[in-house]
Amino acid sequence: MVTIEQVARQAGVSVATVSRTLNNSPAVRPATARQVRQAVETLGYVPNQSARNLRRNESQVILALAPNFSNPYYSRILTGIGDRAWELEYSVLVCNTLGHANSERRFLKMMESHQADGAILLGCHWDYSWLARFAQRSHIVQCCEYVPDLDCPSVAIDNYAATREMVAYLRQLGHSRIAMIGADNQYISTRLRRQAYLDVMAQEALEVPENWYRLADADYSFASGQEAARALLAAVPRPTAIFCVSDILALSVISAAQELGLEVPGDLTVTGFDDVDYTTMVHPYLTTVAQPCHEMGRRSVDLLLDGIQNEQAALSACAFLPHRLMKRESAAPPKNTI
Amino acid sequence: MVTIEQVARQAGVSVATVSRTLNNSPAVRPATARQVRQAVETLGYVPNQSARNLRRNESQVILALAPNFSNPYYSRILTGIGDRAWELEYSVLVCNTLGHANSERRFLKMMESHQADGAILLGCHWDYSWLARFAQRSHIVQCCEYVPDLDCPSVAIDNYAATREMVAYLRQLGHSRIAMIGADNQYISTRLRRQAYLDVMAQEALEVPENWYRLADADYSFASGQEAARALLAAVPRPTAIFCVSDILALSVISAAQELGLEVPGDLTVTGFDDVDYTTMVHPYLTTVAQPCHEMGRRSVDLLLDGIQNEQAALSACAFLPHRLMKRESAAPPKNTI
DNA sequence: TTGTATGCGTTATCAT
DNA sequence: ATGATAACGCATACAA
Repeated sequence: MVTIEQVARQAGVSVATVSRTLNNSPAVRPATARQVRQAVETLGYVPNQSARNLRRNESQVILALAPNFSNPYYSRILTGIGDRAWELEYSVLVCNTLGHANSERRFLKMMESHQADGAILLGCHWDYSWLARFAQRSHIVQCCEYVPDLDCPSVAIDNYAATREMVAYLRQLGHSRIAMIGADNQYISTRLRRQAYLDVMAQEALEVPENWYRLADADYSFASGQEAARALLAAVPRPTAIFCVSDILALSVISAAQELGLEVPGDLTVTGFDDVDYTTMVHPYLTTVAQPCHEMGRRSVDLLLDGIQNEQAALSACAFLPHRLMKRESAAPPKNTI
Repeated sequence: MVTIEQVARQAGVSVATVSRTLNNSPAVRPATARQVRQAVETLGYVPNQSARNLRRNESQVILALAPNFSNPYYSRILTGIGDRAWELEYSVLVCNTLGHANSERRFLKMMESHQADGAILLGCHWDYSWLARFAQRSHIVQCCEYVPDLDCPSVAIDNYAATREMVAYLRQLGHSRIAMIGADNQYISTRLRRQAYLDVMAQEALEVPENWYRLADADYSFASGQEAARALLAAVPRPTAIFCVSDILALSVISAAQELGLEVPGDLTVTGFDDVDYTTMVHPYLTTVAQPCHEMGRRSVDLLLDGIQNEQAALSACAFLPHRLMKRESAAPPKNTI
């Protein structure tokens, strides 16, 4: 292994000068710098990051905690995070938390051992009060989901507004029997979407029978969505539209409906959320809400590094990014507006 | 920040004893160890990994380079890598290479700067001769894809055998007009599948018209698959079965077929590769080859750490993991066996 | 079994 | 503009 000392000897200067050159200090004569770079080149010197990290007390690494890698929604955000980090010369430690809080805590502790300078959390449950402890001494940014009233920046779309738009759109198509499939998790997004749905229904004076709200499991799995859908489609009277909190769930509803001989959107309107790739792979193409995933990832990195680099950065800058209602094939006016 | 020295003072011992205790040295009296742990507890001491890494000349980090995060196939392997690394107390730096060799090289250089102890490469092109240079001085394991004749362990299924099985199965169903959709990339898997297909066709003395081989783009994108499928379905005579090198491509073929009013598998048999989640989300469920992705990820980690920890570990242990032919709905006997 | 002391490769302070 | 040198926090060789 070649060290800074050998480079110094080769270039005929001191280690200090080599260090300064490598860190682009303006206080080094161009001619000297050239000699140093020459020596670096010939020796094939690569600075030891561990040593630099120890000395500078930083790691140039950020954590990205995701509940899983299988949901393309997270994949796209992680891609955005990676892209931006690459540009800013940071490395991203992508961690799979499986949605377990203790797993998240173990990863977050990497900041205390100086293995990471900050963290982006993708799947915070809204009741993670323990997060406050970490947020106080470590640099954290919440993405997609967040804990309300926490002194910690966050990036997300306005889930409440987006859902209102979607339900209003269904209403506008002529639907009055609108059901909903949520998920059995503690995400703030799930809560906000549920509330927005209820508010529009109340405002429109539409009935919301108890059994028109079904829960898929925490990860929005296809199988759990099918189950929820079957229960929903057995209800009397049957809803004419089903608002789902995820695209996978919407696909599972369509699948369940087809098994019952129902056509989408002819007999049933179905809508999703997120606009992942496969919303346009199979007909009917899915009507859904598009989230700027890639941009959300990038923005999270910016917010995080702002906090790391600026002493007095905003403690809790909440960035709401714009969503988009994607009107496609799976939503249409109901056949019989009884 | 609390250091090992403060812990030593608090426990009334030397830093050496604290260090030994923390590293579970048997040479420390249990009673002393208890005192030390007590001090660690009360002070809330967390070892500084940067310092430890510098001293031990390691990082406890491994790289995982993937061409993208959006393909669920890679996601599952990455999950396996993360799981196994977690068990062995290593951190995984997941890197998105976008399939660019220079991006891969930049990430691999992190090993030279001691930011990582080894790397798992998921998307090596078979002509990456430059990889030999890295493989010589760094610890590398190739997963899924690999460069032939490279002194570097690899983990994969037997793509040649798996493809032979699939094509033989189609033959057995009664198909003789079997076409193929490959991909415009330099993966060894793509080559092996192509060769296996050709070998079976030759062996069965079946005709293989030039225009029965179409290429999707490097990432197996849905749109490129549709395009390839449309071209293929316009051929005269039309194939009765299409073997695709990826599940997404198979879905795109089904979509293109349906647009032409063709039913799958009634009018056309379609098969995929990988067995990702959505092969059973929409009917017809896909006949495909299942790969043990999760296990492949885990195995890669084991192989890598073996190389890192054992001086004389096998230089090029090639592990072939078992695949499985998943017979489902998208393949059936041809209607008219002309 | 425990303590002392040295060095890992850098960066940064203080001289010059 | 450059050099000598002291940290950074930890692990370990050697001494006791």
